[in-house]
Amino acid sequence: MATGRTHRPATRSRGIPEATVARLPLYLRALTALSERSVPTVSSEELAAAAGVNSAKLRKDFSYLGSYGTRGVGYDVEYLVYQISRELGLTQDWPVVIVGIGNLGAALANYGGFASRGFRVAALIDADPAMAGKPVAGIPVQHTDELEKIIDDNGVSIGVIATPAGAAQQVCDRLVAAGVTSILNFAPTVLSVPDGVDVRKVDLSIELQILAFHEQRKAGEEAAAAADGEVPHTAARKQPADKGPDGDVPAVMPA
Amino acid sequence: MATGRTHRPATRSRGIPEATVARLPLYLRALTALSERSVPTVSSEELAAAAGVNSAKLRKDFSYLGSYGTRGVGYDVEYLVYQISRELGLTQDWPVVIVGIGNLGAALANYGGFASRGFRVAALIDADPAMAGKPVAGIPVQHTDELEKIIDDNGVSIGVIATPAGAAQQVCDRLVAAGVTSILNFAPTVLSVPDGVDVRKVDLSIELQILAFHEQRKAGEEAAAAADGEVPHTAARKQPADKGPDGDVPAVMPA
DNA sequence: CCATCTTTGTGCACGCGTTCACAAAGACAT
DNA sequence: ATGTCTTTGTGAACGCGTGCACAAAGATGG
Repeated sequence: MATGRTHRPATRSRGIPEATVARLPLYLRALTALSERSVPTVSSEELAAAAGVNSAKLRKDFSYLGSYGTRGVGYDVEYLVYQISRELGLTQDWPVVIVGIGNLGAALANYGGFASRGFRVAALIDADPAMAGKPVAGIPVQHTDELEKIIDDNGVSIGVIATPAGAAQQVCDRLVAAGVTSILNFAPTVLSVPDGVDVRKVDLSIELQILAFHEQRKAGEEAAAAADGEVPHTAARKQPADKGPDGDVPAVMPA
Repeated sequence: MATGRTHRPATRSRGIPEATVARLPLYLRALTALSERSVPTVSSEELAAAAGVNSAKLRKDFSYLGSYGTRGVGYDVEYLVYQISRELGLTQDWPVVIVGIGNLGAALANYGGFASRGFRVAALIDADPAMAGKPVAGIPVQHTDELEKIIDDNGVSIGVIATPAGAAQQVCDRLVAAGVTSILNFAPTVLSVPDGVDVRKVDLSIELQILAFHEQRKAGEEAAAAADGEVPHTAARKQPADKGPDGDVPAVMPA
């Protein structure tokens, strides 16, 4: 529909780099903690440590927002909290719907991190008629039939999908058709959406698999180090169900 | 103490680029779906579409694993499933502990995506004595006191933290001390871990904030497009004190 | 066996993100 | 006012990831 501006041409000339945007919430969290402790100012070094990033990176990130620091002193905590909040759009109210109230959906509904920022759970939606009316996190669950009406009545533009994988695309299509333009997807599926709609994906299984890869690599290096004339460390656990990376399990060879 | 920078020495050795590793689970999922439909071979174009990536990127990713394709034909689905599984370390058994059995922890325990890959929930751990013994997802919850023993008895090297933010670092320290070397963190905190320990973070609030940023940007452009016949060059930047999306508290100016 | 057609594997160029290193800018003491 | 000291803001270099475009490789048909 709209001109191509999904994620490809992200860094527009006056735009903030995508990588920086992804870190702003991190800084905001660290700053909020400082604010609650009534710390008036903070240096890039201190704040970077609190946010778990490099100080040079932090300064460059902030430089995209403007010159909000004072040389020789640092950054005014309250002022920076406000500037980042505004930049992220958190000074306004964002009604959000959560679709799929299973274990995960319920956890999301109960998650306090939403309300503390500008997000407000406008409605919980589930396809199971037995769930309808049942309160979760103090909000009554509504049936999927009401989806379009809910989106429209509340002016919802952000939707969270926590349904099984099989239902995700269909739910996504309905959300988009009803006017939602940003989707946070927890279902393990690739969603296809029209241009102009943003999708972010959170996949628990994928994260674990990435960890497993590194874990295996660590075990391999450890084994290599041990074979290098070194006594196996006591903590060297790991069921050696198969060999190293060159495991000889044949599996199915292609013809 | 290495804060978040646990990935620096990665991609060395015979390394697969980190970006590629992050996509392998995606390919694996698409391939598994094809396998269940008994599709024998698949081209890079088809598979890329199913995984939601560019076909050139997919081919380059696979080239790091080896030459597993057949020119003019494509890739053997079963063979590729095995190769990627092996590369990710999913051919072995990964016992996992989940610490913090609140809403989210319970959702994770019930999540089927774990068991389907090589992951096995070895134990659920919670600090609340009232939870002890209570079964969640068919697994009895154990008290935090047992943490070290559980890790050791089961040879656990991957831990999932789903506790409140305040308890996360302490739990993390105990996990690491007990021998865990990979951590998936759902608590909204920056964990500091020693070198050699991998941490991946999943933060629901941050994802929403990133969406909000783009949503605000879209709204701004939309407004600018609507007022296309007016002031030429004012809409490019954020409206600082005008009728912008916020237009509220001016906040404190730094001295 | 040769010609043609399909699809892989990759060399290359480009752009984004990260990091270094330092000049500019302001605070503060004298 | 002036010098010193601290910390920001940024120019520049570098490395990684991405996408293009094409040659190499194998299948397939005559």
